[in-house]
Amino acid sequence: MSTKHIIMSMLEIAPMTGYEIAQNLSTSVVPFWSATASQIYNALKSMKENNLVETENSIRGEKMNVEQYTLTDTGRKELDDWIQDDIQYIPIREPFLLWSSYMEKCTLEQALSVIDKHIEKFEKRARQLEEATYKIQTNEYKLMKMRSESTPKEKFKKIQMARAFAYGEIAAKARFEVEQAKRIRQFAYSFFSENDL
Amino acid sequence: MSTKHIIMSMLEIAPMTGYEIAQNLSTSVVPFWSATASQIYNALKSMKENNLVETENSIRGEKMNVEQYTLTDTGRKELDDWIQDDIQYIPIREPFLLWSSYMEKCTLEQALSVIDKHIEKFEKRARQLEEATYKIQTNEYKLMKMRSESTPKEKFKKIQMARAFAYGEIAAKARFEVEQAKRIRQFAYSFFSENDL
DNA sequence: GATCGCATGTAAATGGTTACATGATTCG
DNA sequence: CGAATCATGTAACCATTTACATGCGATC
Repeated sequence: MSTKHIIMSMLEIAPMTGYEIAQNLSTSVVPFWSATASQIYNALKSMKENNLVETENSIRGEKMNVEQYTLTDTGRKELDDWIQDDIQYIPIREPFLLWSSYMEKCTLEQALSVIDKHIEKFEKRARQLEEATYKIQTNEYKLMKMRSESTPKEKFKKIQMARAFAYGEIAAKARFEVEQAKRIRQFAYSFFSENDL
Repeated sequence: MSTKHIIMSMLEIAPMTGYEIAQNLSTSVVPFWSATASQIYNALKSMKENNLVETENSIRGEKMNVEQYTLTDTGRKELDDWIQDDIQYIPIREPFLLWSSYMEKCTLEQALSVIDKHIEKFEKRARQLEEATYKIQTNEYKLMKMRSESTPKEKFKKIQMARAFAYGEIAAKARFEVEQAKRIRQFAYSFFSENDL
């Protein structure tokens, strides 16, 4: 399970609250793994029990309680070990291609509606990721800027290289998804025009 | 959740036992959704409670009990409705690219080991899918042959077209994964040679 | 003072994995 | 007769989703 590890990788950058982790995972583009807020709070709870993170309570404003989470040495080690382990692949789940393989069950209009929503979704994702890749390279990206403050210059450069490359590749994957959906769109036209109309 | 729907789509072809469904999902290439045997038996149980499938008990050999599952009309309708619904996307999970973005945490040797395993895995998948695509077109593919026996000729041709196209596209996706991993392999070399050696 | 965003959680239900358990049939 | 494969399931656990619940802080 990588939800814990992606949380650890956030806390490696800087101590954060659960809310900030959730924000960085949803609104900023951290595009390799998603998690909901309640999932994060639950994970943090169990990580605290396993001594992977520590909390520090502080007050924001008058009386608003804020829990700040810090990665422990155990947590840091766990994170390093995880990178050196074999990758745990997840079960194959291709909802869009699964749908497309049953195209004979719907009409052209229904098909185009589904396909166009798909294109829009991944077009947007691709654009965001391409922008994020650029921002990492030019050091405008929020999380990378935070990291640059807590990391020696030489090491930071390496991290920046690795991240920028990975973001470029995940952007390429989103692009592929868009191109694929466009091919499927073309196919739908020929599929429904043959002897149906 | 699509696990139930992929089971229904199997039963649409022909009545089957839980074991046969599991086999068709794992050994034959049904590459859009995966499920374990126990997941399938559990799903079938709840589908029976919801009247989506019916069972018929029979004896194989001397005393071996076999449960054969058949899709009910309710189940058939549920399957058709599902295709016409919006796609339920699953959470983003990119374990390989996630790993690659933390490349600075390992050595070149470790990186190559992970990358080469990835390439092998998806190379194999791509080859299988390319072969399956061909077999669907030439009507050598087991599940399609079964279907051709229970479906009117015109309708079968349409189904064959849709499946062959979708299989071709999922093969293309596996190919993309291989090409991407090769780029990451290249990157790893340059990443670790720069001022490290 | 109302609304929106910050902040933290719990509870119930569902979905999925891993391990266990059992027994029959087929084929070499 | 032993091994592989056919066949069906349960139990415990873990992961995830959805819905609920609460209250502070900033700003208009």
